Amino acid sequence: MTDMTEVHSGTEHSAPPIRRVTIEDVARDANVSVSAVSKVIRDASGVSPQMKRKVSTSIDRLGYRPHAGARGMRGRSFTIGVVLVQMSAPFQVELATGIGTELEQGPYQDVIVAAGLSRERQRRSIEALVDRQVDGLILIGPALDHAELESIGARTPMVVIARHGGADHFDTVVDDDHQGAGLVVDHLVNLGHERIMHISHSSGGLQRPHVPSHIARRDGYEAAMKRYGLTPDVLVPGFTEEGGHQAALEALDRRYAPTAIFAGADIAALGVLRAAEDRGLRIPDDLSVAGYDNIFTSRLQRVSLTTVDQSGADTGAIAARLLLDRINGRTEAVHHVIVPRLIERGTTAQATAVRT
Amino acid sequence: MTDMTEVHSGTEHSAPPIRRVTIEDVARDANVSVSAVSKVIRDASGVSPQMKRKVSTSIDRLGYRPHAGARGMRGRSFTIGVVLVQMSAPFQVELATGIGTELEQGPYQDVIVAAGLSRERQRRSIEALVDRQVDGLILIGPALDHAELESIGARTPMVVIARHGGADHFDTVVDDDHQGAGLVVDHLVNLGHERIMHISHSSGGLQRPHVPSHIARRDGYEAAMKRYGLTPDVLVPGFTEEGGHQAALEALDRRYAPTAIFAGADIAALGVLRAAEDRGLRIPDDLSVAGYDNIFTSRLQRVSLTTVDQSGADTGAIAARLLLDRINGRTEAVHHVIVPRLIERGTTAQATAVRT
DNA sequence: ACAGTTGCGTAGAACGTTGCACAAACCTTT
DNA sequence: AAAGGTTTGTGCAACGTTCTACGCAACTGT
Repeated sequence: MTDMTEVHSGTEHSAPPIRRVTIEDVARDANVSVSAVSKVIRDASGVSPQMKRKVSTSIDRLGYRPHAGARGMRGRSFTIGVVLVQMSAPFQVELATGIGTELEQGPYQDVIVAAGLSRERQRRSIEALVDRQVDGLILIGPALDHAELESIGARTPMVVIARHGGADHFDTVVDDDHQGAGLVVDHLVNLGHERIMHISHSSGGLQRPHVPSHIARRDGYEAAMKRYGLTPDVLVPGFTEEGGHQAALEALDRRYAPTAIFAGADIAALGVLRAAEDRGLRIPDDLSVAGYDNIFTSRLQRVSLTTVDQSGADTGAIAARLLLDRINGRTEAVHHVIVPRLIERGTTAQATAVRT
Repeated sequence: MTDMTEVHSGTEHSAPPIRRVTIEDVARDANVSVSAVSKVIRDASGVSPQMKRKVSTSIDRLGYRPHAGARGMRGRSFTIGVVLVQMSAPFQVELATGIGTELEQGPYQDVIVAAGLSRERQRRSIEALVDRQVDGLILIGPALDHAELESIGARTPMVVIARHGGADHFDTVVDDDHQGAGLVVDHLVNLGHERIMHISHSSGGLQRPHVPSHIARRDGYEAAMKRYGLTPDVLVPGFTEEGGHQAALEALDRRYAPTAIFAGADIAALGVLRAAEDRGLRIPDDLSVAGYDNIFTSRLQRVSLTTVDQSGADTGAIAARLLLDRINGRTEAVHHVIVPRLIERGTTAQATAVRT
């Protein structure tokens, strides 16, 4: 009843084989050659104004749209692939939005794929995009190692967001996470805190200097602590609400609990806040909490999380511009650094009596 | 130094013309015809096991990957396009994640484009995807009118999420928003509330029954209010945090302010909470607040918003499955309805003294 | 009036696949 | 052993573009 090699022709609704309007249709309609139409579309040189007019009219009348797949076989596909790790990570979404807004003006269209945390899936997602013949790639916080990234960058124009250590074959846009973490520690120390815990995320075996943001944040935290003669104290449950929650519970139940917790990402800081409530601690009186990223939720008055801003939308826009440059021929690598900014809100305050 | 048709060979960094491995390379390597390789790839019938083995070996050795653009010209591109309106809308992201998870198992790859609220940009995004020869389309809460959607669905397999009223040429997956809104009103009335305000979003001129979720929610709210003999009271600032904030301030400053506010989306409810704080009202004692969508933020203990859940991930998965069916030949439209569930949390409580 | 230049338009060969139509080889049956 | 059937493998024409190479016409300046 289903395929039957068709013999008894279809189920009477005969899928109308609506042919797409092709460049040839336009050429016929305008009474010119296919090449001429192609020229007009790409607005290449050597086209008279009247030719341009004639062809444009036909294009409009017929509602012609160039077929990206066919295009990609010889020229450009005008598609930019954006790979993000987690769509649920608000900061990554801000970046992607920034990219889209910047690209919107030109002829390029960005498509996003959510790769997930596993290295294997990230690899697959990138390949999927390359198979689809994207003209360029923007990776947000990939977990792949440096050599692998260089090798991809060597064959496709690429910019990577949130990876430190520079690169030869691709551009990077990265927040100065080391400094940003320092800002938070400075802030907390100025408020009189000494037992400041940091919540981080597994390094995934990546080696310095080619590390992702969170490792740089951790390094920055440790450097700052040492600068003040304080002992670093790091837990690595990962950047999720639940991770932050678990880590905070564990720390708060210690004999000498921290008086301040600096989570390497806002999302984890939210879990810390929940843990504090679980333990009946008042924020910020009994415990100071800070995050990193300045995501939307942190700005809500109900949350009001002290954090570090790295202007996601701008970062995305810069990445997009760099990629376009690269597609248009630049080959020297450019590495852009974003300066972080501390946002003091309601979850941090003067350290009071030391609890025991 | 590279290709030499360039006369004065390139700028010394000689873009390495790394040719992609093609099906022809595989054929040569395996000593068989191109068609044979193609058969193996698509695993069409009429291939001996040894042929299969031979070709697979070559594919692996050479690291061959089929070129999606070229594929798209004759067969399928194995790409599903997902159009969402706002990446910053958490519920839409949940849906997209659900779609991705479902598709991951098969050969299809989903690509996402964020279209924005304007009808024009949504149209452009859809076109961009169709140009890129996607095999199917999933639209999340599009603002386009019914006729336009039918026309797109008639030429590309498509499923639309969050649109009521059914359709002929595409499938839909939609929450029973009418009922969901009723659940909220029931809940608030049971708590003794009578002045219950609803925050909605502009209809964009769409006509019943082909309306987006928020209109169905409003209808459901009004129907429920009338059922209880209460007067509906709707403000339409749009579904943003700031929209909810503005509307709530306006309502709370009235002579007879509402004792409960039901926002048509959690994101707007968050704004209502802020407005309540601005006016020094305690939640839920002085004002009850409810939302719709059960987004991540609402679940945070700090927020703890009473809301309606419609299981985004499942919805997305269902949509993906329907689309695959459709791509594989089904033509009768299927319309799936999700049953909503009230989630009672900390922002709603018994109505107390009537403020004036 | 002439060769030289410039500018506009076109033919046609790619690009990497798919899948139809067919040939070749191998089984069955009788 | 012949006829027929069934597999299995191949050649080749699409598919919708781009872009190089080239022809032609209309200008230049002498």
